[in-house]
Amino acid sequence: MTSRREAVRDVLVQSEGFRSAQDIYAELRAGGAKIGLTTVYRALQSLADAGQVDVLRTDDGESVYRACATGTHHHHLVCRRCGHTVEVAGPAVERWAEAVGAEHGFTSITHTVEVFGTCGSCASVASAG
Amino acid sequence: MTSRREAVRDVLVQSEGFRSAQDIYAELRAGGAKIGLTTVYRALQSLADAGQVDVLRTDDGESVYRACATGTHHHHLVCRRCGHTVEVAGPAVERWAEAVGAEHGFTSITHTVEVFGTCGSCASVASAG
DNA sequence: GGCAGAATGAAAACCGTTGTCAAAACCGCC
DNA sequence: GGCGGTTTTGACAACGGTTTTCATTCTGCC
Ligand SMILES: [Mn+2]
Ligand SMILES: [Mn+2]
Ligand SMILES: [Zn+2]
Ligand SMILES: [Zn+2]
Repeated sequence: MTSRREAVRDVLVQSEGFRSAQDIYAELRAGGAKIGLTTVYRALQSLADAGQVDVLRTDDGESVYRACATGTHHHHLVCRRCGHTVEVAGPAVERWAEAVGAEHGFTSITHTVEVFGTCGSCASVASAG
Repeated sequence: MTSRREAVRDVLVQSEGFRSAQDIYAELRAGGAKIGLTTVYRALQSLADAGQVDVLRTDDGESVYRACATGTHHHHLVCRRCGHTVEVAGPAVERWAEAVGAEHGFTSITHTVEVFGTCGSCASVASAG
């Protein structure tokens, strides 16, 4: 684990939600770190390969990364306003995916599941404003 | 509905699975149609806006489109080998998404769910070969 | 035919990401 | 401390899917 890689991971660990490579790069540079964008991308890739961060793609095609607390299979509930993210487990949805695949003769089933919404604090800010 | 837009939609209607813009463009050109890539993109965008086609993003960042039979909310079971796609409804997963959101104080819940696997015919081809 | 507005498409711009490659940092060894 | 080698780094260029631009063509209407 090199120092740059560690710096990238630290940003993610201290982040509440998903962050983009460019976002992380900007934060590191703003904090005085000497690091290149290419290195941020490489660090994220190796962290993702090692299973230490989760990746997902936003609607506009940007990859975003998060250091999740759980190493086990889980999904995300993401506030579409502030990005606040909670990790959720879902035995029900796991079973459903397997069942629906089997029902149509599919094997080696995998799935992607993400849930979006407005979190409690964003909702109260909106109603107060 | 202009003739180009109709041509684009026709390709999708006769397709089994999701297709990319460039893919559709290539097929139309191969069939002798006089159409530009820009127009294919525009047609797909307006069809998507009108809710006549579903869009999803592949892992490598390409947008792919499909003219689904159902106008109502559904998800997809996609063969990762041949692209064969079946539309699946899932009351269980709908309820789960709502519940998990509410449980954490989130409102205006939406979700994305896609299931991938190897379809029956691809599995038999693989085992025969 | 003549006209206004919409549609079209070739080419350029855009943007996140990846490849290139020379310089810098690191490491074990003497 | 000095020396070879390996690895890491980052400025820059290239890539690929998508969008924007803008001049031309088509369309419906009189
Ligand atoms: Mn799951
Ligand atoms: Mn659903
Ligand atoms: Zn929020
Ligand atoms: Zn298949």
